[in-house]
Amino acid sequence: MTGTLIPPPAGQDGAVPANDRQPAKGAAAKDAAAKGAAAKASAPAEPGRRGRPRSEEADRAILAAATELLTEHGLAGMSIEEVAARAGVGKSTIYRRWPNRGALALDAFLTEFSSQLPAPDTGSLRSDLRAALRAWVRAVTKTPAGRMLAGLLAEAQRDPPLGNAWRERVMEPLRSAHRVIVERAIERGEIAPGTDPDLVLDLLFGPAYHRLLNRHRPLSDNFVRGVVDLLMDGVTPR
Amino acid sequence: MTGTLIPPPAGQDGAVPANDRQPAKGAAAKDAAAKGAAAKASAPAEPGRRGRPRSEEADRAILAAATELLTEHGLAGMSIEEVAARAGVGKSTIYRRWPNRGALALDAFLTEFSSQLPAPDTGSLRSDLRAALRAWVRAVTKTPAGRMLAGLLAEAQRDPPLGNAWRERVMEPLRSAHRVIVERAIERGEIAPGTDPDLVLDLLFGPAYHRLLNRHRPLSDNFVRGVVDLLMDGVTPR
Amino acid sequence: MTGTLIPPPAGQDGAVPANDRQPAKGAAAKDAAAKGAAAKASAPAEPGRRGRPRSEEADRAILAAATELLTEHGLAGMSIEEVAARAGVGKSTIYRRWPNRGALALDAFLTEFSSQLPAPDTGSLRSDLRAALRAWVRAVTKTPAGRMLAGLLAEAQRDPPLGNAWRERVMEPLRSAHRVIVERAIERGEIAPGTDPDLVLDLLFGPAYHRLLNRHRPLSDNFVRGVVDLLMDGVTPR
Amino acid sequence: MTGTLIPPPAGQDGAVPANDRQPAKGAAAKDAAAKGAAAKASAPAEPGRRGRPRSEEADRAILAAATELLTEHGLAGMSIEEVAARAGVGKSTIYRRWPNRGALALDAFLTEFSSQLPAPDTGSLRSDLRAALRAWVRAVTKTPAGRMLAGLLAEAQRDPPLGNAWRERVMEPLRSAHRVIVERAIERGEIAPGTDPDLVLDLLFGPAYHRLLNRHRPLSDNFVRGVVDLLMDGVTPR
DNA sequence: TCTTAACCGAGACGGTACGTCAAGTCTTCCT
DNA sequence: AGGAAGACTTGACGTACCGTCTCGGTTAAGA
Repeated sequence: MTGTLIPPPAGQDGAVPANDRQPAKGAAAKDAAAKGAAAKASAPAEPGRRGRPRSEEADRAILAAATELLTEHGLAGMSIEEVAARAGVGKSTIYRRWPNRGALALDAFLTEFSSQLPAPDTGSLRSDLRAALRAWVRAVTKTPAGRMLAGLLAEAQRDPPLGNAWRERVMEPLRSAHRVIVERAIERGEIAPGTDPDLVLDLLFGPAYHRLLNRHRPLSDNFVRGVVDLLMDGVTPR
Repeated sequence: MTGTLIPPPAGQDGAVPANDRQPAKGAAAKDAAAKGAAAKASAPAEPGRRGRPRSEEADRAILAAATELLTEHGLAGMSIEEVAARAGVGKSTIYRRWPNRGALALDAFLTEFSSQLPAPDTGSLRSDLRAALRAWVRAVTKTPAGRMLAGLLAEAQRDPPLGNAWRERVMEPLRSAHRVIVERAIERGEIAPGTDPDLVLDLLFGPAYHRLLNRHRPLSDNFVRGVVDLLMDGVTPR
Repeated sequence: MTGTLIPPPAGQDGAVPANDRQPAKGAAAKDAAAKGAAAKASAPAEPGRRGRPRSEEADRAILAAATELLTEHGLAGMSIEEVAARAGVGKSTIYRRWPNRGALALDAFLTEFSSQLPAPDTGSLRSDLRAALRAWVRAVTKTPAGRMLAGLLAEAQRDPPLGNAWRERVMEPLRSAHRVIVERAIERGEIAPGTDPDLVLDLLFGPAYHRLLNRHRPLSDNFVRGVVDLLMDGVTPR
Repeated sequence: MTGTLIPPPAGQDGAVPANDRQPAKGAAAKDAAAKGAAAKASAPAEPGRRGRPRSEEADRAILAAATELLTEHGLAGMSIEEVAARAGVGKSTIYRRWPNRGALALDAFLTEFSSQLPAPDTGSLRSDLRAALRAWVRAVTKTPAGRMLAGLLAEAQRDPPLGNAWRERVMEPLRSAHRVIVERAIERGEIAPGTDPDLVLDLLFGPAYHRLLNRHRPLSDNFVRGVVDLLMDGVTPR
């Protein structure tokens, strides 16, 4: 299956533009800011909305330009100024939709990354883990998502609201989807009932993030197999 | 134990100021830049050193100010301008020593982080791993090193020369020091001879970096124990 | 009389801000730079002007601050940084309007100096010359214009585009206005038809600039009379 | 004849290095500074001078480099740093001899300009004036002295001590030398006894400086003749 | 012959200002 | 009322020189 990774920010358009209809101002908005598309009118018609509707064309152009720049030069090279120029859009059109660089980058990333990550159900823990990790590795090595992820995780270190958004909109959904793999294994009696699924997931994905960010070793297929086997059996010979 | 983590950038002066004696100019220098004190006269006396010597006082003041700012506001808040002001030093005095923010931050981090990480030798793999991971967790949670590490790893994503320096001056020395733990266990026959030490280290530290950067779960003592036990025995009940 | 000394940089707005609407970039712009407001849309309405218009308030504040500093500390003391601070304006707001210090100083000078210099028409060459020189002397000794002029002429020596701008926007208009004095005298038959008006002007103003810059003697009323009489009658007794 | 224009700063070495033996310090020295070589021991042996004597080779190299740079890029481009580099000399070697850029430039100029200007004595005022002006024009148009003079006069506007030095060491000697031309003419009864020599000199050289600095017209031979004739006879036909 | 004082080159020092860039906000006219 | 444009303030960047200050090393004169 293909559980859409991210809880779509509300209604119709799959996670993407954080169309926050945000008259947010000043410092107060700052923290709520990077949250992105948390709330959105669920009604498709959106009744009492006056004035010129937002251009979906602009949405697309902005996200495309952002993804492009993010991939080419990393998040550092994705200046709002350049995004606006490439998208043929005014800067305020961007700021009307996203509160800051980070939020835009996050949405661009999600657009690319979402729904690439199945939560497989093969019947055995070992192959479920292998499939999950392999899918992640493929996504970050074969698509622009890898560079974007690294840059975004970096930015999240310095931008607390973005950090929150990252956890809520990327990490948590992703972990929830994966957690069921472990829970199913417990239900099946494959592993001990007391096993902490979070810990298992950390040992599964932690090494992968580690190699992605530090580049000390490649994210090869061998790596995937090695991690899963070690995690299943431990280093101690049995 | 106590192996100074970082190969001191040349001979005598303990890892710290990347006193590269760098008349580096132009594009060629750009990449070699963040390398830090890779090369240095091997002669211990450094005979023909002309001109006024660099002030060690300034070295200290700069690194102290950098560490302070790095801890307070993260790497983003560590502007060279502010470092200079706090250290009571001209900007050029900083740029004479380090080619850019990242390189300075890296040295400030190493000053703080070095020699905090012993490579323990208790006789058993399990307790060696536990000690190593616990030391790391302690360093990043109880000292400024944690925030510095996160910020630096972030910056390394966008600044390739800094990335190289990070790998060469932080990751590699650290991993080398830890690799011997696994190798000793193999020698002792505690674990299978074919075991890949790098993979073991990734499963040991990967989860820790993962939690440090994503903050999805705390870096508790329980975590340390859990990781090591899982790594030793695997999830599959035996 | 009263002919506004300087050809107003385009049409409506009296010589002052070199609102070059300059998206000038790169080396090519370098020379055209200090020209000031040479070209400007000739249409009075300037129909398709998009984006936020430049703040006239900022124009005024910048020129006022520049004039102030120029007068207080000479051109050397007029740093862009300080002008920006005094005018309560960002540096880029200045650089958007003027390409460099010199150009700004030139405009500040013109704002002060313009329309202070009538081209008198009294009916006799001697008294016309006397009036013209006296007006100049008064302007440079009684107003800030003197210090500004000296500093600007100095800067023009080292900054070729500024030199060009100086000639085009200050010297030529001024000389043209004064040349008619001599031409009228020729028409009246007061002096020989072959007389070179430029030479006459050089003998009239040259000594004045000389004293302004070298300060070897004062720019007194006696001086004015002396120069004019000598120029009219020569040293040889008749 | 060839009256050495400048009162040689003391003894043996023709105006050149301002060997001020200056342990000058602090603000008090500031004004006396640019004065250059005012005092110097007249005794050739200089008895009680201990320590290594100053290198005359350095003197020469510095002045040569300064002249070169002054000519090439104007005074703005003559940075002490570059002079030191070209002369193969330490910066302090320069600062030991001259208190600042201006003073060095002044000496470099004098080295070039001195003794180029005869104070002719042909027996007639008209031809004396013509010879004097022609010599000046030749010096500033055919040798580097012109660019140096302009740059120096410029710098003197912003650097008061340099301004003083300029007047004392360049203008006054030059004017004194020329004043005798006028005084001789008065003695000869060629012109009226009440004639102010300074005014005459201003009308002679003022136009020349004017054209040198403003470049509005060339400093041609015609110009020389025109100025002298106008000065002799006036504009009014007789 | 040995001090000792002043020089020498090199180059680091604390500063100031430069001109550039991008951030996020504000203001205009147009659709 | 949204959109494109382009102004605005702010703040840091990395560079270039300033004039001063050490360094280790000459180079004489005086003891």
